[in-house]
Amino acid sequence: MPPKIPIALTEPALLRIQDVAADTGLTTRAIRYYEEIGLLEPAARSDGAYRLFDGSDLERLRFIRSLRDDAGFSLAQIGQLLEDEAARERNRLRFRTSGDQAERRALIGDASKRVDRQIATLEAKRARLDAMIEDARARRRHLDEHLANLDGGPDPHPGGHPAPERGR
Amino acid sequence: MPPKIPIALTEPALLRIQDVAADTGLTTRAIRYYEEIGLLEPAARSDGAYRLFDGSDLERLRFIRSLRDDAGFSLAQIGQLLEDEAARERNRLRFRTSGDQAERRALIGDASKRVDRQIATLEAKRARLDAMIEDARARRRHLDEHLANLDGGPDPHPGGHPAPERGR
DNA sequence: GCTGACCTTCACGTGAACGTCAAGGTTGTG
DNA sequence: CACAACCTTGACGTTCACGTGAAGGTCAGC
Repeated sequence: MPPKIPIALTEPALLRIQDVAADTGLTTRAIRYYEEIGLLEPAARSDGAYRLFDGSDLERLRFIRSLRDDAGFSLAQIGQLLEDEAARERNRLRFRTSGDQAERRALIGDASKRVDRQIATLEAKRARLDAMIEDARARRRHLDEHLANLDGGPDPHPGGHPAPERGR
Repeated sequence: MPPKIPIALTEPALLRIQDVAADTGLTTRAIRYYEEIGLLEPAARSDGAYRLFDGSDLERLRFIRSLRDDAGFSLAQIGQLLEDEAARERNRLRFRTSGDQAERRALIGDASKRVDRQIATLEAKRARLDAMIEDARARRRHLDEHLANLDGGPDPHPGGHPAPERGR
């Protein structure tokens, strides 16, 4: 293998808003709106004030979309989950410029805590979903019991609930 | 045990909208709105046109609230999930009046299919949520690796999170 | 340096999901 | 039957999450 060019020199390949929209499945308007309400800050602006997005912006936008579409969070809730845009940005900067190992560890620890909170939030939602699924399964079992009842006892008296319903 | 009064004679105890609101955690306005957009039909009306709700209405409203708050569905999606209010009502009626076992079985079968579809929808959402959780866990692992890297390197300076935390 | 495709910032419009009066009818209790 | 507390149907207001122009600046290719 020939020696790689140092990472610091590979241009980050910044994207303009339309490409980002295509990549993330969001509309340009939505992306601008998310910036408006503080969900993200584009990595840079061109001389002509064009928004320029980098890889981490794409990640973040995809995450936002997931939270919105898959998890069904409101943008306000998503804002809570990502809450710390400013702090994150500050930290990334400090991380890059800091040679202090302890500080680097602390910054990563902060990031970990944020991710842990996100995981906890997501798992709470999953738990509620699971409870709903269990409820639905219970309804399903109830219907099956009714069916079994029909098959089992020929009830000459059709009125309301024919099932005595023993605890299984 | 003294013989119970037949269930058919126990008055269903219909509730007015405010009590329903208190019981379900919804507002009266929301409940009326749900009726407006066809998510439910109150069991009855009083002589003076007061809405009167029975137990199954409560169940349904609680289910709607769960779908909205816990699962994060839009009312339109919820409408799809419950879609068949009219059919359901028709079926319940036919069920009560039908002595035909085969027909009763068919009606219950329909209900089962609906519940199965609900379960499938919920599980799909759960799967997407799980994927997101896994993503978050991956991010978390990534951060831990960074930490481990720092620890591995020459570092006489403890700080932040000292625990590598093996998966238990 | 011109053109067309892309971008910018306002700014108003829209559908969903209700909130909030207003004007009047209903119900239960004294 | 009087009266407060509840209910009804409009109908307009509000917040969220964008959509949709309008008016103008920017960028890449010729």
